[in-house]
Amino acid sequence: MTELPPSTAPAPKLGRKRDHTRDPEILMAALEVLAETGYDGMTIDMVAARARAGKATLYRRWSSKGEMLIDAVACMKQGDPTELPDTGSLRGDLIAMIKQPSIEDGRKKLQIMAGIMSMVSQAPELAAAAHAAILAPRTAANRALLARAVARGEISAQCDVENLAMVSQSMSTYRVLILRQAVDRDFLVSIIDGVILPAAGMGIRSPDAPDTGPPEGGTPATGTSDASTPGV
Amino acid sequence: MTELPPSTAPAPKLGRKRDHTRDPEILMAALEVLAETGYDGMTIDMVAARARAGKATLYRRWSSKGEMLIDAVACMKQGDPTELPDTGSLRGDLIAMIKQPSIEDGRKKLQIMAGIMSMVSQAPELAAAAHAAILAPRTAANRALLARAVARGEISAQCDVENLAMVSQSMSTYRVLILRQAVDRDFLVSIIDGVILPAAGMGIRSPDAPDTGPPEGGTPATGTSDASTPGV
DNA sequence: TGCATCCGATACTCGAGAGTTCCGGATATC
DNA sequence: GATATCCGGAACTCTCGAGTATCGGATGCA
Repeated sequence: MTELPPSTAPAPKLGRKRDHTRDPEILMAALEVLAETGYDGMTIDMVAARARAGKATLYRRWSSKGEMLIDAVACMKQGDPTELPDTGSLRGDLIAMIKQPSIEDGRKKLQIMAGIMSMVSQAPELAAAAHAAILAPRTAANRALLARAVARGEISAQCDVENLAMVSQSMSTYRVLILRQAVDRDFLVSIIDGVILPAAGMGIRSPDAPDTGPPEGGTPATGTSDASTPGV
Repeated sequence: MTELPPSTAPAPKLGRKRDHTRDPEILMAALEVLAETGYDGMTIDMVAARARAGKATLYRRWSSKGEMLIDAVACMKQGDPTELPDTGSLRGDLIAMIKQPSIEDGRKKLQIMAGIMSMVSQAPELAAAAHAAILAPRTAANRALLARAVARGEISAQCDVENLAMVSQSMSTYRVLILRQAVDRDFLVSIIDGVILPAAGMGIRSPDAPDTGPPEGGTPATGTSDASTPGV
């Protein structure tokens, strides 16, 4: 990282090489500790112990705790293909998005977000990196889905796409971070059917109205038939 | 410390009395420092300096930093009458709610919330107290407003009142804490007109309606609850 | 008037965590 | 095989902040 060879003496490159295959393991350990204890609660020793590495090994690769965390958050971004579903209907697309990165994974990401948010005032660039890696891709996907629905005439062009694209992320984040409640599939479906779709002008899904036909063969009422009731 | 008056001698009550009129000043200073630096960034010395008090004075009143903050957050609750507006229409009510505790005040409260959220894993009761004092009253007010609109038939009884009541809080919190953008009147109006009202089945405010047009917030008017303070 | 307590201010102790250094051992280059 | 660097591990220094103790001065109560 901080090697700046002065052009004449590039780098001796002697001795044992650094094993960069360990980097991801260390960063993953850092993310786990961050999610469990928060930024202020986590210590370098915790990360080193979790990664079964020496503290010196960590400091050979990153100059400080903050640098390491920025790398950790950034590396979380890849492995997130964010391929858009295309079921033909807006509701089908939104539902399909729910478990693309599995609920549990999303929960952990929000925990990480909570851990980072604490030091937002001390290191804004870290918060920005976290947002870009965790939340922004989902919002962008929702925006694309909504735009596609507008394009095919499923919803009105008057829709406030920009705000609607953030509804799901906002309310999930609020639920986890503030309310300390779990974000499960039922909750996400209730957001889609109770807020996003009605706000897009698709009406409220009432039990007696078959409306736009059953969305694919998924049998919407399966699983928790009780929780799917739109009732108050 | 270990004073155990043998039931016959409850409290001598000698000497100078503690000046409890200083408590609010100290707690206010604590909230300011918390909002500015976050929980981990704030120190007892900062609070004492801000309040022009000695550190010993603080420890005579609260046994620890956490105790003091719990009191500070709790004391923030009062002075918040939360009187519901009643303009006759749901939109009028929601708009009237916007500047009840002035935008600037709301921003500071969200800063405080952000500061507290960091130590949510270490002291969940503090986070709960903060939620109860800051966000819950607003959500409850929105819920009441929506229920009233349902009662008078303005919106459908099928509405997902529970989720809709949290839309504004969720998206404002997300905007401040994650997006690091200001929550101004225009944003709140766009949430009301672009998400909440359409989701309640009141339709999207289309440009042919005489009410909308330019996206500037100065338009709605309707007499009583008009913005007397254009700034902020 | 005298005492006990409060006040603000300062100096102190103590623990925790960031970052550094050293160790014995492993490994790749020369 | 010599050497320079890596590794995990542990001990170390250094800083910072929570909490305590003490001081001179102010104040209420007997």
